[in-house]
Amino acid sequence: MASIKDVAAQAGVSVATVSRVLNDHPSVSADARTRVLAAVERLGYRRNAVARSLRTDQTHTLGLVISDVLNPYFTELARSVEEEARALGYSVIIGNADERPDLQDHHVRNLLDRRIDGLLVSPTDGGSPLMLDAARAGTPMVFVDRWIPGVDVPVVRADGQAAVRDLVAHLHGLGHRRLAIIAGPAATTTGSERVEAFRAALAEYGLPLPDACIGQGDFQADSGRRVTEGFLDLPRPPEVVFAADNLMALGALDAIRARGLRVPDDIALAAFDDIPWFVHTDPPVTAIAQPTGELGRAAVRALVDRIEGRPPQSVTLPARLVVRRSCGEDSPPVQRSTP
Amino acid sequence: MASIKDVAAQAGVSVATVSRVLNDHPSVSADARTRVLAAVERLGYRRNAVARSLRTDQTHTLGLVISDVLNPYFTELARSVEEEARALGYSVIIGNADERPDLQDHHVRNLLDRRIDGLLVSPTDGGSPLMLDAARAGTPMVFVDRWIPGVDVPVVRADGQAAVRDLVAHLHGLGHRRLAIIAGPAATTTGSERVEAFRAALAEYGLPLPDACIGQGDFQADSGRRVTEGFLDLPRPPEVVFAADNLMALGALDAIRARGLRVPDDIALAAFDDIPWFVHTDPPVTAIAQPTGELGRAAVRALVDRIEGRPPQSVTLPARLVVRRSCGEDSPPVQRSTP
DNA sequence: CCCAGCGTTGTAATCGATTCCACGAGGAGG
DNA sequence: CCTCCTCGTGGAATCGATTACAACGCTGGG
Repeated sequence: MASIKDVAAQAGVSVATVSRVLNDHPSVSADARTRVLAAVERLGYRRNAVARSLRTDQTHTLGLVISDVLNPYFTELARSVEEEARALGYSVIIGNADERPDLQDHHVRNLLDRRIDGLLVSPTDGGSPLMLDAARAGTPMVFVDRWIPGVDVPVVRADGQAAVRDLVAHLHGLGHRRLAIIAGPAATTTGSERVEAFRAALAEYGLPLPDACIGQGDFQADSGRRVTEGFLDLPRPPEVVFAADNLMALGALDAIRARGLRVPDDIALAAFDDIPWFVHTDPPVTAIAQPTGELGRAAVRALVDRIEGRPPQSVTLPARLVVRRSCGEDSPPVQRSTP
Repeated sequence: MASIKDVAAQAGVSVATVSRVLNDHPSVSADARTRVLAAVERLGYRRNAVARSLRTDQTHTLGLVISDVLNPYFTELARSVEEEARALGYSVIIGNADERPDLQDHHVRNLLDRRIDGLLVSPTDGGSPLMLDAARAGTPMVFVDRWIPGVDVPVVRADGQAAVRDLVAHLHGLGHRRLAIIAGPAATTTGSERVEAFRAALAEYGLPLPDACIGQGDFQADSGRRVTEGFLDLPRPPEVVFAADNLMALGALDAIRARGLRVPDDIALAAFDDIPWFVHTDPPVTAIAQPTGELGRAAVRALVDRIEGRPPQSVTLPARLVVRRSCGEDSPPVQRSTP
């Protein structure tokens, strides 16, 4: 592949001049510029980003480490991140941690070795020494969706409290009293926050959240299935299962169907994270929707601000409840006088 | 960040020796090795992949340009690609073309500039000059899922012919005679192949495929919706709609539901590409499943073979039909004597 | 005792860019 | 006409690694 030297030779100028043309530095004569451009064209020259990065110490690349690409929520996040980054002149390298701390570490290490300009992370756990060191050492970093308390890094996330309260109000209005939750890993903020928001909302209605009604999941479909089976085996199974993410809701749906039970007649279901497929499941699933695209874009903007020397800002956007049919018919409350 | 020079100074040796330790070259004394390793540890030194790539002319990175990350099929493909690549010591940079040739070109250009070792592409169109030039210039390349005829590049893909024949047999057995297809872009191989396979299978049963029953989609949900509306507006709407990918099936489902029609009673639906959600849609969708994971892994192996100087092999794996309820009840044919 | 050969090490060239510095030409001003 | 400045340009250092080559000390065989 042609290098800058070849171009210089072709154009009859020095490499310095070629470089200046390429970076449109003002002090180049029109004549030289034309000759260089012609040579570039003729040779099909393309700038070697590797060499350029070595010299300038910037890669114009962002790293994005997400917990699970197969989760449509994160896929959409990744997509919006790439879109905004591209608009700002950056590329994105995605690392999929698959909810495994060791894989997350592998990707962080790899991205750091590649000298990415900044890191966007949705941490799978409390943070490995590697990641904390990087943050402390000044690697531009922004947490998105999930974060690690006590680390001085901007956070871009959705606040689900109000939406969870709306959900509980909806469920209470439908007459449900025994509610259960499939929680995410306690090591993640989204894992614990959603349980807390749920507990708080229940308390407002004087409803308890006994330990038996808190199932420990790991944000993967299988765990949703397993936990739901546990709920159904209870002497008095809950009337509602609230899954802390969409994959666990999928697992719950599997488990419920496997028992031959029906949603919402036998048991109601709701999920955190709305996705297009929820419109077409049987029945359509009531969910809490995050402003995913806006989250991704805001995260990139914060990170790029940090990289380019502007003060980055944490952002919190509200999530909102989307009512469908999986928790009971949406008929006016008056109608359902007799349960 | 500490460089190899800092390590050399710390350890009291030359940079050459440090480099030799790092690449475990045999001729280094045990003593020197220990001192270097200690210095590496103490300084928290990490090899600069950028500098290393410049010198060695390899990045140990694969580029993957896919047509649409939001399509669960491609998400899964991307995941398996990354997994296999990691196992083989490579990282992957994903470029999402969003079914747009210009974006596809942007990513190919970007990846080439980064001097990736090889390119995995699922082309959105017939191939831009840029991509064809790269292939001709000897950039290691492998097509996955979709391919471009006439280019000398290995292809890893699924063959859906048999599965489509099985599908048509299934539909015919259920009594359906007027079948329609939502096709993908004719510029893509998967777009045209699936229509041809469908047409050929119909011919075996003496069924026609009139132009009115071929809707032109673009593999996106919206087009599925639009085309389906067109079908439903026909004087005699088809009895079955076969969507050439899962997103268009989602769109079709939307359109059907919007008309207040029911699947499969009013109209049957089938899709190419199976995804976990199809189990839980209303009704569960009959689909043709590709061995996605195996496809991704085989593609990476072929590409790495090519990169490392071994002869790469094209691979074709069979797809298979997964019958669910969206085309009609699976009851024994005898039962449905009266339509 | 000398020298060939081995193992270990350092010096320096190199990869492909960017950029500081110096230099020459040419125009403006005194 | 001389000086000073600006503009355009090239030479060369530099980024952080890898690696060819040369040199060193030591051992053992002749």
